[in-house]
Amino acid sequence: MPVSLAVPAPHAMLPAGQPAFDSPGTVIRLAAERRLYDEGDAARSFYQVIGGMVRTCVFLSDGRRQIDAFYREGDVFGFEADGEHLLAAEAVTDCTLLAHRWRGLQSVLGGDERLASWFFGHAMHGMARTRRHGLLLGRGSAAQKVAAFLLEMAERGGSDTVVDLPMGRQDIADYLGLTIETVSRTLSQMERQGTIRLPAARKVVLRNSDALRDLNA
Amino acid sequence: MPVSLAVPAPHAMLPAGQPAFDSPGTVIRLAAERRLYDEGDAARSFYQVIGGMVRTCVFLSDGRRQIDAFYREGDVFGFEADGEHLLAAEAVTDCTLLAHRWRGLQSVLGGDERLASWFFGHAMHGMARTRRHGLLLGRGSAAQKVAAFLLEMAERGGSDTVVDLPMGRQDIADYLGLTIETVSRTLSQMERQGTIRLPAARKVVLRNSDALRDLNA
DNA sequence: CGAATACTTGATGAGACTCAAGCGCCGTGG
DNA sequence: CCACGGCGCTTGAGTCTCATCAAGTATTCG
Repeated sequence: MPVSLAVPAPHAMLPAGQPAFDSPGTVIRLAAERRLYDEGDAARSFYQVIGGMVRTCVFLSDGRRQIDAFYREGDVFGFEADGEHLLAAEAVTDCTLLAHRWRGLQSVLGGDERLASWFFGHAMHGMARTRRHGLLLGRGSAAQKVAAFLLEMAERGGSDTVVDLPMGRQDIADYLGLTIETVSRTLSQMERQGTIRLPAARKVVLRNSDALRDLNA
Repeated sequence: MPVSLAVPAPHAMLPAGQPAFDSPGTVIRLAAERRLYDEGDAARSFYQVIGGMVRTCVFLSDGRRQIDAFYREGDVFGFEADGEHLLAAEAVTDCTLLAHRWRGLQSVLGGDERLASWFFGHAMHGMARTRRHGLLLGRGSAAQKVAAFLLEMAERGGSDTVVDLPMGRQDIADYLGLTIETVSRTLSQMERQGTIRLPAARKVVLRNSDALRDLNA
């Protein structure tokens, strides 16, 4: 089953397009691997991705990292109900963001109904996405996880067959709950089986996407 | 890390108490193991648990089942943004529910602001809960999963040390992404180590809850 | 060109799943 | 009251997958 990797773009939530915020927002540039905010930080703003890729993640006591989601152009992330970010946000690549001040739930719900609907839709879809991701994490084999990941990246990318991976193997591993070695081995095995081609480490060509889909039944 | 097993009770979301719905709701009785609604059903209502326990789950193509959450007295479940239930809901035990008609997002957002806030809060907290659960599913060992499960059941139950499990081993396994054998073995091992006692299959006494907490660091 | 970084590949072992018995509790019926 | 089944739970043995440890290769960048 498909795993949605990111909250849908704003226009997916409201046919009429993105609602007008009271301010146009602040443009932020963030270099690759830099942190935008940390787990537990006050949620003063939320963000739209203009370019590049962002990941949200939690850090475990044993030093490992679990990536919750990848966000790319058009995606929105970082608004919280209770004024505190529950996940850290970091730049996967150099990226450009648009920051909007977040005044809390009350201001949104008391104001424009379309704005409220936009936020609510994001919250609900984010929940569905997180649930799918959790399901994949708990139940899938390594091959199933990698296949689902590739299909989702393909779906969100420009081409149906050529997938560009902006993130490294460690990011993929932390997203799927695997090790980099297992990710690498699984990709190599898929190439050996002719399911994919790997012209470069971060470029994948899907030769038989049905085979990938069949893995998750 | 603790795993929240259910959306908080309504009064946890709004200090002023549960908002008044336009209708008092319909009482529903459901026998153990009966299904309330299926995945994909139209989301005509949402529900409050009056007594007993409900589980929400998805069914995988290979016949396995993943339980998303257990809901008990006071919990609310079953409202969706897009008019369709994304998870099936089933009775774990005989239970009594209160059904409220769900007219979709617009009706909520256009009306009482407190009601909208109540729903939004539920959505956000549900997302946080699901995220924690997914994290546990992806990264924990069997012992970590079982320990987190027991601690959460204890926290939501009446006593700090005596935990009643309304659900069977299969339910626990499907919730934690394990097999019943592994759940059983893990519980037995914890008893051998003196961490817990098992006076009956569905009753657990926590003898050293700190040891359980330490497992998840 | 060299060094650092990222990725791949191999060997080994631990942990969980699978298959298969073996309890134990509880309700039913004799 | 006890014998009998049925069902849920536990336990055991073997297997498989993935994590770990350890090199080895490729790519990027100064």
